[in-house]
Amino acid sequence: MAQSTKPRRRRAPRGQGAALRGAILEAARQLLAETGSEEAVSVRSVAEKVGVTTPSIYRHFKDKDDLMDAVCSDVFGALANALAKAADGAAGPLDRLLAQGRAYIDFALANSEEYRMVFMGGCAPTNTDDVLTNDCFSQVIAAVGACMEAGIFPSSPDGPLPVAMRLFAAVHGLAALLICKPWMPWGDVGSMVEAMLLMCAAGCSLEGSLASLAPAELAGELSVLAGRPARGKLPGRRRA
Amino acid sequence: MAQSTKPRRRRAPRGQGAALRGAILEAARQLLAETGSEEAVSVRSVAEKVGVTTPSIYRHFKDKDDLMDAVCSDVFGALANALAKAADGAAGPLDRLLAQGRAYIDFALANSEEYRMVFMGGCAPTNTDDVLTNDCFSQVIAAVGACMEAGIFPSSPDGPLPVAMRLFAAVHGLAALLICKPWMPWGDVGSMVEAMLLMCAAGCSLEGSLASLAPAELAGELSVLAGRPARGKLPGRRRA
DNA sequence: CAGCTACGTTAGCACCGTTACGTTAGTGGT
DNA sequence: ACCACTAACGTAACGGTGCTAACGTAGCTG
Repeated sequence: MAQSTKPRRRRAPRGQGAALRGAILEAARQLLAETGSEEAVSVRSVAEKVGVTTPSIYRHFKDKDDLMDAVCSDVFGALANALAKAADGAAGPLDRLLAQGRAYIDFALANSEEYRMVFMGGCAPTNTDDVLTNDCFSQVIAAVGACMEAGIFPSSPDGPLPVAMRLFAAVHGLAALLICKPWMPWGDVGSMVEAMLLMCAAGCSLEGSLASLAPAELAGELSVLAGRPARGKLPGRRRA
Repeated sequence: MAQSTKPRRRRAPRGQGAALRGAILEAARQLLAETGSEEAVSVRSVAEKVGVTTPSIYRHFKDKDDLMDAVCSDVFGALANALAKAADGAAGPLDRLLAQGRAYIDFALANSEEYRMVFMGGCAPTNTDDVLTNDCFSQVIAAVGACMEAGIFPSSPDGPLPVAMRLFAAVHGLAALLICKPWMPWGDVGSMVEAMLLMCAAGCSLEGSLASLAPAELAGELSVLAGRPARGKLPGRRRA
């Protein structure tokens, strides 16, 4: 593959060496959107798109993972904004949490390849993970905490974090499968998302009181909740 | 890298050409367990482990993806057995579903790299996906259906499939994050799994009756369920 | 024994991420 | 005005990857 056209990028002035860094990031982001896969975007391809030779990339990024992590950090900064914006237009704590859930899945589907890299890639924590925990998850934890204070979710001695982790896991699972297994029978995606969020919210309200039940009693209790009395018991549920 | 030792594999007899296929699969599986990542196991490395030159692999597998898909198919066949075995020791439909959930996550954590390849890899359906839908998901759908017939979950005109998809998504989300983000604050994994399953089960029992509520009423209804009356309403919930 | 074919090899392409080292150009010191 | 210095980038190349066309060779069948 002869690189016939060589509109070499002009050398940056003395102090502005980091200008190239921004151009590299933008090129990598574009290539990722075009090819739709991390493996398909090579260091060589982003170098050519910028108009620079390949090794120049390594002056601004430690390696390819570092580059990709940088584009993901940028992209996931937008998630923090999306979550905050969704929370703004909400009426109460629960609406806020549900709106965040919808915004999260919307974001994941709109930036599927970045989402895949961050949440389905390697195991080692990256810079993007810092952005996530500090700017994104903190909002979800706060929303869960507000639901607890409002009595919508039962308060827990462990605080809102474990509940938030479960909600996050469930929502992530749906987003991840919608990305990786889009051909599965999801039906209408919007309805599925809504049902999922409802299921999670209802489950959060109940799991505290159900956890102390004997396994044998669980099915009966759920039958009551399902609206069909299993063994004659009608509404009676309460646990101090 | 000089391949100093060359204990060449003896040529297979006339009809037994497929014998090498099994050896390749076994070698690939071992290398995957040793290296712990798909990228780290190369076609060359499995060829050397078997005692054969690289191009010989391509006589039995179309390409590397085909090879990896084959080892995943084998591994996920064991998931079908694990799910069935978990269902056997269950007392009722709900216990069966919960046991399947635990077995699923156990399997995912025990075969994390194969799980990652199957559920976080490319988008195109593979042979492994057939194994999954036919041998694994069918069991979950059946368990959900049994819960519906027993009145533990409300029956839906859409059948058990949408509910099963939601449960699957939630459980997958937890498994996937436990694999990809093990450093997150999960606490005790067993407890987290149990709480997650409980949350999902409770949510499934309720989401049908909650779906028809106005958003404004939802928070109040959940407050009642949480055990703390929000606006004085005590137990009264029912919908035809 | 001849020949055919399944089985495997030799040699090599195109590409990848990455590194050691040479080159250019702007800047500050004297 | 000159010169050393260094930031910014290029040249060349190494080892590795997935993959393939062309070639041999062992073993069964006539």
